[in-house]
Amino acid sequence: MRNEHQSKIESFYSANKRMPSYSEMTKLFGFKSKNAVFRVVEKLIDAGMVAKDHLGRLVPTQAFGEVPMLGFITAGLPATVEEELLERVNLDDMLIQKKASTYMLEVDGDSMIDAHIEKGDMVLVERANTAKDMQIVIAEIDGEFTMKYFRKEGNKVWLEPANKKYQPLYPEHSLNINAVLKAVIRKY
Amino acid sequence: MRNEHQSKIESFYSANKRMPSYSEMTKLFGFKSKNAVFRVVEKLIDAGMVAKDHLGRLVPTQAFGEVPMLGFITAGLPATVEEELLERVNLDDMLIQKKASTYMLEVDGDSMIDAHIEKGDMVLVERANTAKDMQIVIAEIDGEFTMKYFRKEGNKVWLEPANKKYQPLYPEHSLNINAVLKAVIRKY
DNA sequence: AGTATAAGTGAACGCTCGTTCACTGTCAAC
DNA sequence: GTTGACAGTGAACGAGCGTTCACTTATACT
Repeated sequence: MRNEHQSKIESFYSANKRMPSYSEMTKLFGFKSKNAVFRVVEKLIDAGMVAKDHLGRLVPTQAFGEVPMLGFITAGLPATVEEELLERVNLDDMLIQKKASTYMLEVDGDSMIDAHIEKGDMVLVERANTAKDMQIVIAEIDGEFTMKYFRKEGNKVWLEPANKKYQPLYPEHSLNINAVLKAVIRKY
Repeated sequence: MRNEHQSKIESFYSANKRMPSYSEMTKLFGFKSKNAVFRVVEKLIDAGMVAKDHLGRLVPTQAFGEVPMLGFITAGLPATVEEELLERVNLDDMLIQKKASTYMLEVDGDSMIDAHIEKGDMVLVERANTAKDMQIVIAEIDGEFTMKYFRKEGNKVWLEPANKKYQPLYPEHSLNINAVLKAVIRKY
């Protein structure tokens, strides 16, 4: 098998969050000698499936945390999809820029439904105390927290839902931005 | 500083996808002796910010690939959010079960808009050749690819959009499932 | 049968790892 | 001023690392 070894390393990596040593790989692959592993790894390196850093240690490359990005799918009328590998993306790197100030919340309620954010969705937000007009924010208005469009015209600020059922919220005392929306994640 | 060291290790980790060795940390922290690092790491371990595996090597723990999950945000009427740390989630582990058969596509078109999937969204799908009624799938119908609800009643199968503008698609010759939808990701 | 190629074993190498120890400097408490 | 805790230095250790070498076994080609 070509990448049977590769996938064993991958599962070790996602279980242990680090690469296995050569002696660990002897057990992984069922070899009795580190040299056998050494030769296997050499081929994996040639195939670009794994890499080594400046001093001998294995480091994960493409296809470890990364997922292939195959192009576009037309959700309208059917069309031939270009199913060729465009690139690979790491979900973490793609979604998280400032790790220290990023957190997640689960959405309850339906006031952002016209922005296609529904109950049960997970939102990835980044702490901030300012936002631009029309950004979606987590904000504290008169002491209570909510997720809405942030609106700003001149020196007037208010919050606006994405649902005609609800009214815009004008702060009586305070409107403090807590975080701005960076991504929405919905699991099926 | 309490976790100035911690965050230096974190940035090393996200840049190199592995933990630094003690000698690398001397450079990272500006020490001249490995022993100084050793003592710092000891404290980080006590604080639960980092861990060691069965034989001395550092392994990433909480707060490396993980993002804090702070609870619910009400998108309807404002409410006090419980801003306490409920748990930490790793995006990769949360979204990807079978890594080898998972890939991503960018959505074009608006036929799934009533399922709150819009143009520009990224969909994470898992290769499969069967699906249950009402699952969202990537399918090939009469030679062309599209994303729709998969419908099955008795031995009749067809595809259904989530947009009243479009009609259900009944296969003339073939309907092959390519993948089933696992997650939707929208970046802002 | 004979030989070349590939794949695995087992022992050895030097090097870096994590850890330990004895020592030096700094600051605060008494 | 002495003492004690704390933080950093520098040298040393045994262990495990990645790598190399010589040897064996199996498969395939003449």
